[in-house]
Amino acid sequence: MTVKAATANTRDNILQAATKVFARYGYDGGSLEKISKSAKSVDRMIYYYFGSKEGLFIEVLENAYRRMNDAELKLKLNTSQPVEGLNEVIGFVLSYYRKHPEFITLLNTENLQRGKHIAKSERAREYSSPAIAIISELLKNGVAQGMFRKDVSARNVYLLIVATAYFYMSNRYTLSAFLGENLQTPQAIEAWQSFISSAVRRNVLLKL
Amino acid sequence: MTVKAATANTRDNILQAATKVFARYGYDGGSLEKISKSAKSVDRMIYYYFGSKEGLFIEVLENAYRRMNDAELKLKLNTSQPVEGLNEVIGFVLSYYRKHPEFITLLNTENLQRGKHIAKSERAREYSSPAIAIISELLKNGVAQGMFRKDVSARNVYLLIVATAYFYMSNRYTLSAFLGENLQTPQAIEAWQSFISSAVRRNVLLKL
Amino acid sequence: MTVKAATANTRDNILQAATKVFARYGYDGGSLEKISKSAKSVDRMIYYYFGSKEGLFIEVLENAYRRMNDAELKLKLNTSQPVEGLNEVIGFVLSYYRKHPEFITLLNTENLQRGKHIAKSERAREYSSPAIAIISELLKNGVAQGMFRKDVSARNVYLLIVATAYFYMSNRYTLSAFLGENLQTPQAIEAWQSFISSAVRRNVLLKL
Amino acid sequence: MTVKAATANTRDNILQAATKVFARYGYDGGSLEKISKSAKSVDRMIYYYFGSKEGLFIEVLENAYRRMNDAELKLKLNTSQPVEGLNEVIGFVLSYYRKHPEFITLLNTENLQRGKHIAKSERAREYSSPAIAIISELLKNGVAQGMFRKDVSARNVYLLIVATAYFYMSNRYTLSAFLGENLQTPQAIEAWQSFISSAVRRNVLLKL
DNA sequence: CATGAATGAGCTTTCATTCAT
DNA sequence: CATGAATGAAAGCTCATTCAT
Repeated sequence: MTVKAATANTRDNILQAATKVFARYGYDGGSLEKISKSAKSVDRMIYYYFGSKEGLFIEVLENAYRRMNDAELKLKLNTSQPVEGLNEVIGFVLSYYRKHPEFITLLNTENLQRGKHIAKSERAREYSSPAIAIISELLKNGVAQGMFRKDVSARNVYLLIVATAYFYMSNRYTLSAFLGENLQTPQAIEAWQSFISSAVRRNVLLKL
Repeated sequence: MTVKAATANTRDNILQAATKVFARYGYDGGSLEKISKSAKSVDRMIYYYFGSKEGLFIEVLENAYRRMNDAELKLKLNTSQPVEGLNEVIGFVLSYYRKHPEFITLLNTENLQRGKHIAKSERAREYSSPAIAIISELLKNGVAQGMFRKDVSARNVYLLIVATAYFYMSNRYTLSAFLGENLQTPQAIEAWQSFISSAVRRNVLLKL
Repeated sequence: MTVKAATANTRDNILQAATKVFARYGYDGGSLEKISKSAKSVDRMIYYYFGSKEGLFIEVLENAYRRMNDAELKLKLNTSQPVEGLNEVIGFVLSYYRKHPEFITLLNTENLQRGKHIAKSERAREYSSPAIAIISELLKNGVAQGMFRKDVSARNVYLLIVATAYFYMSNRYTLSAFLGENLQTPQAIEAWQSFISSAVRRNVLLKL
Repeated sequence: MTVKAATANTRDNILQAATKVFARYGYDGGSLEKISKSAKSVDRMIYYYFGSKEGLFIEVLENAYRRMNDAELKLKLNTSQPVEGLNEVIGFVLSYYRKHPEFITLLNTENLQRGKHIAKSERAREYSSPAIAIISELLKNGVAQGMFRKDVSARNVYLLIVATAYFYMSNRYTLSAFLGENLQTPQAIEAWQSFISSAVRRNVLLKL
């Protein structure tokens, strides 16, 4: 029992450390040494539990997706109020990205790798987005209430929200340099959220 | 003369090769050997011309920004037709990202490095975006023509366009896996462009 | 068991080779390749066992100090005959430097580095010199026998012996060129030892 | 004229910079880049003026010897007072080493190279030590005044002085660590000088 | 008289991984 | 079930030097 607990700990420690290190340094920049040191273990244990650097990264990715999925699943909202509902979804996404910056950088490095690891993961592809379903429901109700346009795709609205939220967080370093502004102040983020809300709402409303 | 030409060639070859390699493999994954081989030169020359891997990367970044800037400068459009103008800007951005995928991956790896290289570049921060000025002009004319809302920020419209275009290209690998669709078909891209156009237009119009 | 023996061997081989190479070429001139080749191993093993070139050098230094210390500890002499005792100490020091020229060159290169490595070694600073204690005993007895002056410092006598012996060996190349003599012949060395003996004896004697 | 002055400047700048760099980092540790940067010139100029790194180092060494020689030549003292004269010589040597630490470290690195460079210099070997001649005169007068022993070698007295002074300065870093004292305080240096004086005087006096 | 351009060889160090029990 | 020992290959970088005008 104690042994098993210890085992689980080492494995979990490595997984957590790897998430941090890969999120901070990317796949190539995240060396096994950085990970094992951060996990207070040794390189060898990574091979013992995960087989390879790639295996470890895949599990890190899967976990990140799973946590995002779980968070979306917990998102309970009153779908009878479509406009407010959309705002809540937007708030949720932006908030999630702020609280889980590792999700963004992990996806960044994975896209830099051309999705090579996620292609090897069966689990990661199983996560259907609960958020799209929620948006779908909101759009349906909005249409029923005569507020929303009929021909709006939930998938597109979802992508619009995610794109604007993700881009803002993901590219904050180059954007800050480019725009000469600090995008990370609470006010700046709030202003961006307000703008997204407006854009999304105007995109779905039948009449302004 | 011949020597100088040869010199310029070696330097340029390295710069071009580095752009490709860094865009393909990221900063950490882009080894000097890959670059020098691709440039048909040797590692040593990188240090001769650029001082360090970092120095080379900074110049690669600066070039990418400069080319984007130059392309925006060449964007001449009739600002008296605001709606069409916005569509042209959207088309330009999406098209530029499609034709210059290296721009996206370079920014991706730089954001993974937390903007540490661009912070060292004086030149890169000098590029003010001509596109924002163009959008500003379009919005002004749209307001004058009684078509657009008054309180719309050109910077936000620019970010909305860039975010949706960038995200779609940047995250196409993980998105494809996640959505179970191929986002790279001409039809898919065209559909996305059409959606962005609609979203942007609806965001600025006074009445739908 | 065999493995552990082999392990110890590789480590020891590197340590011995490093001692020779650093003593011969100094810290900067002593490349890891020279060391690993001499140890019939590879560069990588130096990092495995010693972490860095610096770590290896520190251990080489510590060993040199330890061996000197051990040799002094084995120096058993009849302290009831102070004059003869001092001569024996002088003979020991000169003889040790002749038999262990690496000790001198290692200290030379370390002083060239401004003692930066020894400053990082806790062990090296722990060696108190047994020779000073011996000289102290000899001086005490000499005073008791009415032969030596009272106010002579053992530390100074030790430094006088070490300085003259060390300098003669350490600077023999430039001195030979400068004086136009060969200082390394047995006769020359014996003459120098005889001179040191006289100088030390006259320094401590109450009356000549 | 201006060109020639500029030329002389570059050469001199390199020579001065090289003296500092070689004295600080030794022959192997003193890279041409460090030297040329310190001289605000470029590596190529070293080859232009000195032919090679070795040629530069030889000239640095020769200069160091020449300056020491010149300083000794300027040492004018009243040889009719032998004891005071010896003290002045001791004071001069210690003081010179304190003011010209580069002389010590240059000799250190050259001895580490086994005198390989000085062997190639014809000039360096031409410097006969004026100090030995002075000591010889002092000893002669001391004998004539019935104060000094007859059979004392000026060369040995010179070496005794130089050895104790040189060793103290040269090995101050390792000695400080070993003895657990700071040897570089003015008081410590003065105490050592006083000890050397006593040792030298007692070595030459007929009766104490 | 002076120098910009170029370079081959070597440097220390880090990489992900396998061996062996 | 877990781990200490060992490693080949490659990384980024610096070295003293020569080419060419």
